[in-house]
Amino acid sequence: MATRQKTSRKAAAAIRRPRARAINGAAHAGDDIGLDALVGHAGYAVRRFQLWIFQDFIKTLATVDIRPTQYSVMTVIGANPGLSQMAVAKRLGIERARLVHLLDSLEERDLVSRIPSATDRRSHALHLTARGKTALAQFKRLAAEHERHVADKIGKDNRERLLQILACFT
Amino acid sequence: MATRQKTSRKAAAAIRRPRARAINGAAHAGDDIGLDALVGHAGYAVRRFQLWIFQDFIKTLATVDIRPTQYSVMTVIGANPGLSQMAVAKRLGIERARLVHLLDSLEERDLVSRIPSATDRRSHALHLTARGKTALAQFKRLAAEHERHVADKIGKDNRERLLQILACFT
DNA sequence: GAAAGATTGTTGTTGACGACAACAATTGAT
DNA sequence: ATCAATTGTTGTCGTCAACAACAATCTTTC
Repeated sequence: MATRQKTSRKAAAAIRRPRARAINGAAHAGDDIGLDALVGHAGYAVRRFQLWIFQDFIKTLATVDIRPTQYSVMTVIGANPGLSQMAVAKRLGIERARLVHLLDSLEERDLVSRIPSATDRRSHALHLTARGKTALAQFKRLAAEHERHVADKIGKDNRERLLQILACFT
Repeated sequence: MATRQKTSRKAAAAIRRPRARAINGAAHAGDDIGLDALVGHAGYAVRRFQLWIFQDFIKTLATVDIRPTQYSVMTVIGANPGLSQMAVAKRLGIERARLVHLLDSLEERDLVSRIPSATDRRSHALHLTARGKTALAQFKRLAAEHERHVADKIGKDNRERLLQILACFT
């Protein structure tokens, strides 16, 4: 049953129907579906949580069209002007190849500028533009609003605890 | 500075070099790069953590070639035989379109089988094969080993707290 | 019981993202 | 002067989420 064409479902149904009832288990009508070992796995919970948190971030900052990764890049550059692309990539744990496209889009929107380094002609010194600085201030306000959504979802003190537990990854 | 060709870096360096020194900030030699507002964002910490945890899961289960999503699908099917693809997708929060390819690969490996539903000829009743059941038992042992890695990384009680905080997402 | 609307599995596309490999330009070490 | 390492860039590959369309089928409604 590797590949299935347009007519495969009908054919399979006709062939295997007689056996189906004996094999099928309970109907599982509603939401009584157990997760078994999955509930004890941190990775599963974290995946679901990250999905929720990123969607809320994107929605909350939809008016300014900024995604989480773009926000992290601008924040780090704003706090450390003159960083090289390599330094930003290493600090944020993203590939330097990926940062190229991120900076391309941010530079097109006049939020970030690549300035040739004075000491190393291979590297670029990254800076926020004037427009980027005022924009980042607004992004931070919206991001703070998103963070309040997180606190509303999991509880204010739970959020604090979470940040403390995961501090070793930042 | 939207597009850059092969020669753009050299040209830009030559043109802008005189201004560079005055504009560049401190050199940021080592690892004293601040994250500014990023440290207060749960999403950033969660993203870094999920990256780490998924990589460890993949590495720990590399010998059996099972990824986190595949493991979650097999676990849910194993605990609830006869589920439809729609039910599995909804329970795990993945798109039913995505589940198609996931099940295709698992079916090719003879771990899962799609059996035509007796009551609804549109849907498939999902079951583990005999081979899939014994394989899942081994996957669970390896996943438990991965979970111990998590506990080693963030602490045993911190892991418990994390699972408790994020329980509302599972 | 026939028409209309909803559901299920499937296919396809799009875009963000991580990983990897190659390359030119440049730097630093020998 | 030469050789290895670094930096930015380009490209490809595979995973993943989101969305749209479609045929087959079920359910509702008249």
